[in-house]
Amino acid sequence: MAAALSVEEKKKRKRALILQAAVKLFSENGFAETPIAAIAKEAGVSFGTVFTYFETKETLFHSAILEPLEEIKPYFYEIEERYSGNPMEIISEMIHCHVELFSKRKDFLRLIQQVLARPDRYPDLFQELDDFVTVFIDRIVPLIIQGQKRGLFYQESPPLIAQSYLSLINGMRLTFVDEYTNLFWMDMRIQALRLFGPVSNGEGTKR
Amino acid sequence: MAAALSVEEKKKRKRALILQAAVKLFSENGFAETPIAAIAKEAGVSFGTVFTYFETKETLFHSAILEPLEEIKPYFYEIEERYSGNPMEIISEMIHCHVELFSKRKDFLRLIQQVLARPDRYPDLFQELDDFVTVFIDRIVPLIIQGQKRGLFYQESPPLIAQSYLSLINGMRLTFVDEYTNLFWMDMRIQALRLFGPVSNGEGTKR
Amino acid sequence: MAAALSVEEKKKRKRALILQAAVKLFSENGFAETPIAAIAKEAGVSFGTVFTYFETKETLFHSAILEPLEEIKPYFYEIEERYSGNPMEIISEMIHCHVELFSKRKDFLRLIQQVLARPDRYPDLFQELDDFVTVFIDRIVPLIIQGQKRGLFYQESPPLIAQSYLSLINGMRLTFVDEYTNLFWMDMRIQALRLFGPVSNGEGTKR
Amino acid sequence: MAAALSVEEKKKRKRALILQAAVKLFSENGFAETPIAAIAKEAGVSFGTVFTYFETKETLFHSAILEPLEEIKPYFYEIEERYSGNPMEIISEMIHCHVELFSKRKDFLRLIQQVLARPDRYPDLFQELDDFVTVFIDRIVPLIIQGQKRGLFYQESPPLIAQSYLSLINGMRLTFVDEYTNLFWMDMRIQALRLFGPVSNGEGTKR
DNA sequence: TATGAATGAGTGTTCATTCAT
DNA sequence: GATGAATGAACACTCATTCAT
Repeated sequence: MAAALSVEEKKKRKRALILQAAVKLFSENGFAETPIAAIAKEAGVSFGTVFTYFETKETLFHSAILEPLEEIKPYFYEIEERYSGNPMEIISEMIHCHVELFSKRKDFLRLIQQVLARPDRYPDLFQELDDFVTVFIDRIVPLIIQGQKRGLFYQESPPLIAQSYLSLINGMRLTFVDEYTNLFWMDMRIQALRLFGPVSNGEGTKR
Repeated sequence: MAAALSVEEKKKRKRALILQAAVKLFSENGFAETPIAAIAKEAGVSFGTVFTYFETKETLFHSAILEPLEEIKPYFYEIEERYSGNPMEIISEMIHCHVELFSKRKDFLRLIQQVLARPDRYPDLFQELDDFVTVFIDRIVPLIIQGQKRGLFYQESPPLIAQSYLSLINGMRLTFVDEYTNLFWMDMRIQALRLFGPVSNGEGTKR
Repeated sequence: MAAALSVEEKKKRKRALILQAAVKLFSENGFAETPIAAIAKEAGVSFGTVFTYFETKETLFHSAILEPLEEIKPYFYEIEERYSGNPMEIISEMIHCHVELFSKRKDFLRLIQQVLARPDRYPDLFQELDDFVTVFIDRIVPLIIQGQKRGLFYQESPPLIAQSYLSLINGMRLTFVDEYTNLFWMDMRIQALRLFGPVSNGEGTKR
Repeated sequence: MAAALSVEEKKKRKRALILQAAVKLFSENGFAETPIAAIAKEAGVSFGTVFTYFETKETLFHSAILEPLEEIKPYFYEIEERYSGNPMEIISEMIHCHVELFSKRKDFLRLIQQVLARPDRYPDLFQELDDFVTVFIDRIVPLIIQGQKRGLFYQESPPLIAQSYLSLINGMRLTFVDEYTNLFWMDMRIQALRLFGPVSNGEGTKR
């Protein structure tokens, strides 16, 4: 009874295949060292087809960054909607979620790092990521202030706390490439939590 | 009294010029998007001369990574020799020194990140950096244990603490590209310190 | 009363639209630098439709040359049928007609020139144009001879006179691209006439 | 005793070889349909070498037009310096010289025609050619006026006469591609002369 | 018949490496 | 040792043609 895929759906699927291949290969080999031909091969489409869906290699790179970025935004933007409990618990849940996200999206993280490492090369993309950081900070600062008022968090500048957190999770993917045992990531979460406030024993791991 | 430079010294100087240009341009443009011709121009030497000093582009990249790495190794390896006080004070001084180092060697840091982001592309270099991390951890773990015994540091796995620290300083350069006011970096140091143990008010900033 | 167009007529109309677009774009951009897609767009039909009416790009180019050529043939072939008076008057009328034709069919002329400029590239089309020239000469030579007998034309080889005339009108379109005021073309006609025989004052402009 | 060619001379020679090949192939095949590889082959140099001497294909095309144009300029600009006699004789000599030039530079002429046929595609080159025409007219107009005063030339607008002449010689190369017997060109010269003024029998052929 | 997605051959350009001077 | 011309492999992008719908 499975209805035949509509033409429109087939096209979407093909586009997604190419984008997926692009994310994989760009992240592994970098923008400049990834030939379009390799992406086509990985996606199982012909060379020319890539250009049917993406005007230029640059466009494809942009899409490979921005579309997954959209997907992860909710996990950074909708903090109080998504996570529950007192501020410390909310942050703890958030970290849990982010670490899981990042441990699973190795390839996408690497793409991000390529852009961050060369702002002049990718000004538009860099701007997008910068905006992403700005919005995240805007959203999390009230929560940090709330936690500070309750004596749960350090009396540090809230944006600084937020940025140190971003630095840590960003740097994690760089430093530990393949050795992510569950245990490792779980413990890392405690360290992340410590950038916000004092952690009583075992607190970071309760979920 | 300034004697004319010996031939040997002239050669060293030329080599250094090229290497310096390579660090600058590789870090700005990446390996693949930096033509040897651009490096020659930046260094003020002729195109062919680059190949007199470095067999291939790859070799030049290796040297651009490894030679500065040697220079910064002491600041990571000779912890107890360099820094003084109780474990917390030692770590605090070390962080101070590292942050200063990293805030000054923007270009070199970016090179490192390029290698870390693509272990399969640069296996030898990645290995070197991995060894660097391993040695740093080996050197700092006893100090952390000591601090834990004295109740200054968290009872967390010492290598984990070390790695979280590395992640943070690595990620810092990625996240905040140009906005490093002194204040910012100073405050960041407190956050770094919080990965090791509880920080009494103002502790991270006393030097 | 206007009956709906028959299917047959619709097809003809579509074919004509494509051909018209082809003449325009081929003449502006040359054969090689005109994509079929551009022709489709200009004609307001879909890309694939072009291939429904013309087997290949080459075929379309042939048609874009040959079909308008058929249209102008009468003005070159049916000299004595079309124009009246003594030989000088006939030639004068003919020139008038040709110049008007050429000043209006800028695009078609350019197509012709593309073929003439590259006989080896377009052997078939070149042959057609060469035949056209041959027939024109065959048709006009008797008239020239007649004019020579009457002392109206120079005692030059009649084919040479004919060819010099063709050269002049062909070259005109090349040399003066946009500046064809009526006056200019009118005066040019006198110069054309002078290739045939002496022109009394104002003779070329009397119609 | 033939001294070895200096490096500088060798380079000039190689550049000339490439340019010559470019003129030949561009004129035969058009800009778009001439691959650089073909030019390299024709010139007997490697593919990459072409780019050592000419930055882009477009540049090479420009040079292929403009450098020969410089060579022929004197024959159009230095009219009274180069040719002697009364105005009619000067023009006659000039025509002789131009026809000879054009009959020998078939390839270059075709290049010119490519540019004239597509002013929008080659605006810079077209401008150059337009300037060339303008200067030629400026130079020849006084001579025409002089001839008119002496009753040798028609009382036609001098620039018009000049332009009709240019049209004729331009069109000649288009119309008669390969059939230039000496006789043909010689007779054509008389026809050209007739655009200026009445020609007494055999006048055009006396040199 | 009309459409436009799929294909892959073709080509301008870049650039690391070699090597003659 | 220093130079920069010569080389050709590699790659992004275009586009005529095919063909499934």
